[in-house]
Amino acid sequence: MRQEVEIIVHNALESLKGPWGLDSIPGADIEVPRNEEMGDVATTVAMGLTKILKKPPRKIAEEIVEAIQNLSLSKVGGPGVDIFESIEIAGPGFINFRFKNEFLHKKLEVLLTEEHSSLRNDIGKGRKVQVEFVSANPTGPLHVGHGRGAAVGNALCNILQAAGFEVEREFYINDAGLQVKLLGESVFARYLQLSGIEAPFPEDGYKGDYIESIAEEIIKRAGDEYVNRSLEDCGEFFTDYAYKMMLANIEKDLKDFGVVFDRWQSEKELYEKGKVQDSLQTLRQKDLLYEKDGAKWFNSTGFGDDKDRVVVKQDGEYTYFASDIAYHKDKLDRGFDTIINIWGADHHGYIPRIRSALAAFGLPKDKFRVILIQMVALLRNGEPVQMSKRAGEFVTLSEVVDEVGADITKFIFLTRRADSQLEFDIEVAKEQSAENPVFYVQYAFARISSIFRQAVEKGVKSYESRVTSQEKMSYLALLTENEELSLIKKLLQYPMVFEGAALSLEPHRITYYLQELAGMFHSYYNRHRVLSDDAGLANARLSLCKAVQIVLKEGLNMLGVSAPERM
RNA sequence: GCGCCUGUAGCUCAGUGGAUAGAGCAUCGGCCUCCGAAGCCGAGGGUCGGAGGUUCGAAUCCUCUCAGGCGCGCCA
Repeated sequence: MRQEVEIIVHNALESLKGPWGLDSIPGADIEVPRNEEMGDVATTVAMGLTKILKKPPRKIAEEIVEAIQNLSLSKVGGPGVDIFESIEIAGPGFINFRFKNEFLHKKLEVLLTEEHSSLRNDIGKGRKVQVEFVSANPTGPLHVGHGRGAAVGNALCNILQAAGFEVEREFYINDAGLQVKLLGESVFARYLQLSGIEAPFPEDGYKGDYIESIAEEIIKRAGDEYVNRSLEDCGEFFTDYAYKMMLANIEKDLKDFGVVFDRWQSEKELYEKGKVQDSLQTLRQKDLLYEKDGAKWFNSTGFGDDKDRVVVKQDGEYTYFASDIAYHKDKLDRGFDTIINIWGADHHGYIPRIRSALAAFGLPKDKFRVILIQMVALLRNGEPVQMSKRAGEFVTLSEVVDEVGADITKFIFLTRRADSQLEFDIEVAKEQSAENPVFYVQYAFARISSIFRQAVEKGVKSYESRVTSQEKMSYLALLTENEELSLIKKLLQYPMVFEGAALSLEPHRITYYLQELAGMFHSYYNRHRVLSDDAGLANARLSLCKAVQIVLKEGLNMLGVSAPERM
């Protein structure tokens, strides 16, 4: 829908380039007017040209409209003005286009024939994008905050894939640092305690019940084999055993949530393969590493960071940042064109140094993008659910998924912009009512499924029967009610919404669109009978319903939410 | 002290420099002898935190300011 207008406006501007004495013409942004009465699509290009041409915007708009009309006479190819019912100039200088019904029907027919492929595009052109998300420390179960990151990352990957990118979903495992060591120590202490030995629990150790479960598991497998051993002696075993168990648990929780990763990158492996050393060596060769106060520093200020950052401490140990440099260099070495990191908002201070590292290895600035996920405030009946990580008390993702359901949880996470705080009320989410936007959308889909079941029972001639495009057009032409035309236009807007979501990395745009589309469908359904006594009309309306279903399903797929035929 | 994010209807939130700022919930009033009422129709509700500025035009961009959240380690 937009494409046709874009081409026409572009051609018109091209023809005006000479008369206007311009070397180049601006890209014409095509938007959907706020009110439907204004038109189906509009462009503000005339207003944007006022400064350059030093003419009033409405005058420029007139010239553009005139050029569009002349364009059709000269037949330059491509879509012609005959797709428009009207072209009007309005307000300060908007050019509003209104399509002929015939054009809308034709586009609907294309949607019905090509289905999902007509809704996608190829802005990615096969370029490789790497999306790293969740990357929770394997020291405990995932909590709801991780779930939000998982939902957003997953949806984003789905969208980018549909937009023609080659996407890799990766989980980075922090299995090399002090945290996993502390996890091992915590489990060791519990192991000893469960074996009847008085053992001190490490300060700041992990206190959740799951620590005990892991200890029990070890007792089950190894009995008292480690009771008389020291921490130095078997700490590594406990660390390894514990974090691998946690990792398996995390992977299962994610899978239950409907999120599957392509790759799990171990931090430890980066050290073992010498990649940390290598990456620092590369920086040294670029003269971006120096020694000061007995430590080694990376010159990140050279790339816009506030201050330089230590990569090797005085005691010779690497900092966390050192392995992160190696990790991000590895991403580049694997040939990704764009690197997307989804982080908790509390990590925002980390962005400049990673950006610096990537820039040092030659990645253009705009090829590194970070999505910050804000905290989730968990409520129950309006009351905040107290969570204390110190005491090991927090609501896990799996608990919420078990209680509320994966579809609802994901959808709610995707009804907000990633970087705005979100309230998640478990009781409200559980209610199968209008409070719950996911039902509203799914209900529209299920309702249409139900209509199709009715249609089969009543023996209405199937819309799917093999008919030529011509025949299809002849009954689609019966869709002339206002609600029907509005619905078709809304369907045709999907690709614009989708593209916006892909370019801005904002899955929530699709969530909002789906709610609007579902709303228009419900409204239509209440006003007009789909299974009309008039067979042709019934067929046309079934086709419209089918198209709504295709778009609903496409959108829900992007969000990773199911589209049930019954509910 | 410095940096980042947020501030829009009673509540939760959309809103990529454009037209009269929207949705859901909540409140009030209607709609099932007919395809799923998890639905529909209607009503009320706004100093877009505040003040300047940029321009044809600002919720959106800039500066200042107020409020809330987060981050500022040779921690991870």
